[in-house]
Amino acid sequence: MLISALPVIDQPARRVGALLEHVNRQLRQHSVPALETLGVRPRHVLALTVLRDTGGSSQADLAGLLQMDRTNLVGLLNELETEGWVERRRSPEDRRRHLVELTAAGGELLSRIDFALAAIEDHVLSALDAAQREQLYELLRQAANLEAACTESPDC
Amino acid sequence: MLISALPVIDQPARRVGALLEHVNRQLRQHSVPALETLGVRPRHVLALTVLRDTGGSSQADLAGLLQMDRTNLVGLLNELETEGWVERRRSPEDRRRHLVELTAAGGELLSRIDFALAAIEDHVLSALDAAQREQLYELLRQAANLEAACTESPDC
DNA sequence: TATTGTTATACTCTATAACTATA
DNA sequence: TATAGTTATAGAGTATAACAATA
Repeated sequence: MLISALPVIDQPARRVGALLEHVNRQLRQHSVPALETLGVRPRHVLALTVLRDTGGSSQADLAGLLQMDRTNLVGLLNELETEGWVERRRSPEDRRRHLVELTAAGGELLSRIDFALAAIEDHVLSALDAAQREQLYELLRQAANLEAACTESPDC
Repeated sequence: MLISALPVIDQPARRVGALLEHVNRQLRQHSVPALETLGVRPRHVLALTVLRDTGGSSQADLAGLLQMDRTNLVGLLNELETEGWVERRRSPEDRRRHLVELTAAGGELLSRIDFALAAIEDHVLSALDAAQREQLYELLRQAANLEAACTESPDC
C-alpha cells in the first residue's frame, strides 16, 4: 500500500487546505461582528453547541471535543458561567471533575445564535445552491469523523 | 425573494461553520509541525502560493488576496525575503508600490511544501475517497468564489 | 503516581493608529 | 487629499509549566 501514499506527479491532488482556510476565514469575518451583538465570540458558540449536543460534559472531555487546551477552557467557562449560560458542579462519583451543563438561558441564547449564523452562511455561501450546501455539509461531516476517535495509530 | 432568505423552522439548515472550523483545525494541527521542519508557517505557504499563482503582486493587493492586514504582511515578507524566497522591488510606474515576486528558490521550496501537505491531507481526509475529495475541492472552490470579487453591495 | 481544574506566563496572530514617501 | 509601505502597540488565541485537590 506504499504506492497509494505517493502523490501522483502527472495529476497532482488538488489540496483543499488553502480553500478551507479561505472559506473559514470569510465566514468568521462576517460572523464575529454578528456574534458580538449577542455578547459571544466563536469559541463560546462551539462550547455551547457541544454542551447541547452532549447534554453536559467534564471540562477535560469538553476541551478534547473543542480541540482546545483545558487551561484555556477555564476562562471561557468562567465567562459563560458569569452570564448564566452554563453551570458547573462537582461530580459526585469523582470529586475532581466539574460537570458542565447548558442552562435554559444558554439554550435560548444558542437558538438566537443559530438563527443569526444561518443567515450569515446563507450569504457567504451564496455561490452554492441548496443541494450543493447539503453535499458540502455531508462531506465535511464525514471528513470530521467526529464519532469515531482515531484509534489506529498513537499519533492521531 | 424574501422567503428564501428566511430559515426554515421545521427543517433547519445544517450549518457548515463548525465543521469547517473543525476540519480546518485538524489539518492545521498536522501541518504546522511538518511545515516547521521546512522553516515556514501556514501564512508563508499561503503567501508563496498566491505569488506563484499571480506571478507577482503589490503588497496591498497581496494582503487583499490573503485576507490579512497589510501591516502584518510587512513582517511576513521580511522573513520570506531574508530567506531568499521572495524579492521586493519598487514599481517603475508608481514608486510607492513594492512589486513582490517569487524567486527560483521560493518556487523550489513551495514544491517541497506541496508534497508534504498533500501527504498530510491524504491522512487527515482518509475518511473520504478520491471522488469525494475531488467533490469537496470543487464545492469549496466554488464557495470561495476567488475570481469574482463581491461587487453587489459595499459590505461584501 | 496519575488526573482534574486552576493560575501564571510567553508566544503567535490579528487589528488600530500614526508616520513617510509618493501620487 | 489619498494611497503604499512601515512601525509601534494592544488585544485575542494558544501552548507550557507548576500547583492543589482528588483518585
